[in-house]
Amino acid sequence: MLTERQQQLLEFLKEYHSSNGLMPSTREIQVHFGFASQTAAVSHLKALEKKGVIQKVPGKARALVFPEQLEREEILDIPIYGQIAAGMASETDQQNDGCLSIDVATLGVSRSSKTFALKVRGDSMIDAHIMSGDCVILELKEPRRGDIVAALIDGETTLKRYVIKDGMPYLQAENELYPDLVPVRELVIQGVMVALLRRGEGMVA
Amino acid sequence: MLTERQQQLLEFLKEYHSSNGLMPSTREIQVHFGFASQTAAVSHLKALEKKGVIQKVPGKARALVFPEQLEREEILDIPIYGQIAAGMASETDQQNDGCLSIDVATLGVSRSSKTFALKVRGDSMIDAHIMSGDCVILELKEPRRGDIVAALIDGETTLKRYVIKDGMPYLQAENELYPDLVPVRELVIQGVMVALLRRGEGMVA
DNA sequence: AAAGAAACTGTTCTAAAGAACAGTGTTCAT
DNA sequence: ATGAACACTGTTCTTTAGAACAGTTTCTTT
Repeated sequence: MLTERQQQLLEFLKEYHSSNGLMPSTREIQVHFGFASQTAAVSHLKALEKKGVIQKVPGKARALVFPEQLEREEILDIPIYGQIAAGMASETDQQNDGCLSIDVATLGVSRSSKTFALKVRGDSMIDAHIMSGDCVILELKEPRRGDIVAALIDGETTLKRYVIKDGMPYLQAENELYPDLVPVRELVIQGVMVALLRRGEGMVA
Repeated sequence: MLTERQQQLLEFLKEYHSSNGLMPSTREIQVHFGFASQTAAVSHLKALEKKGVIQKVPGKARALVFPEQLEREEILDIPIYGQIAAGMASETDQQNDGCLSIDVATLGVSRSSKTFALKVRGDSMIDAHIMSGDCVILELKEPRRGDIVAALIDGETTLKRYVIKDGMPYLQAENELYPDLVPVRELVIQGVMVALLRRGEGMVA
């Protein structure tokens, strides 16, 4: 659909945009390709617009947009706060272990809410189909019964199911081999699971 | 950290950017807030830059960037091609059922590769911890043994594990209740699973 | 053979947009 | 009480950057 030259132009636009966060001016395009005239850049942009791969806003400076960018929902950057045990209770490092970016519509979380992710270690939630290595995405909100939560129970953080029995909340592992955790002193819910992401080569048996 | 007015300004920048795909000029900010002077907008932007929530590129038009946008990996838009059976074999609609946007680093897929998603229906992959309602993300590539694949087997598409036994490839369900599928005529691999996304209220028991 | 698209050169004009400077009044912490 | 940050007005200057117009050349397609 695009000619080779047009492909090169588009490539440059994407590259420039992702490294600078804004679009190049026609003169910058001119310089990059070594055109003797600015008009060359202009006519290429016109061609790209005609083919629908970019959109121009007339009169405004650097006003080129990729259509897919406009349709896209807002992107959320979710920090990964290290690992969480889903087996034995253990400490959660509050360190930032990278980031994952997903659009809000996919996750179904509100933009304003505090969302974070934790990498699961252990297999105590295996019957809820949460594997070791999975990334769970949690939101800071009130848990309802049956929610899977990251909880600080007696000084340690774990991923468990939040259950209320006889008005008493406790944490339940989703693996018969693990015992229920009844809080001795404190039960602080750090986050409620809203999504799960499994990635990469963990797919292989 | 930010004053109320600065918060309002930032809000406007985000709103303008997400609906137009580019940043407003200082004069547009001026008009929006009803400032009598363009300088008011300029000084607010300076304050925002000092506090690190935006970055300016001097001399360039509309050259404001959100720092998190620069650090972000490239975002991939993955089309959802309807549902796929992970139980009985059934047809895959080639229709587009929305889209999900994730950064390439999180998924670990290359930008050039053709990636798509399918919503899982059925529980034949339950022992691989893939639930009904999960969204599997697939890449178009050669399957290796043990990969989970979406395959067109004898005219129907299913999600199964790709196994080779005695040089003969066949598809295996991850649920004892389901039989293996040995291709009678054709076995076309439509995609290899690279990630899985579980979202929303599916977390509740 | 003609028509069009593609890929440019060269020039000119004007609007868009950043930048700089000199102020004013308010609040808030030291 | 004094300086600093905040939230502006008003004016001017200059660069940046889009837009328009008239060409040239080389392909491909009808």
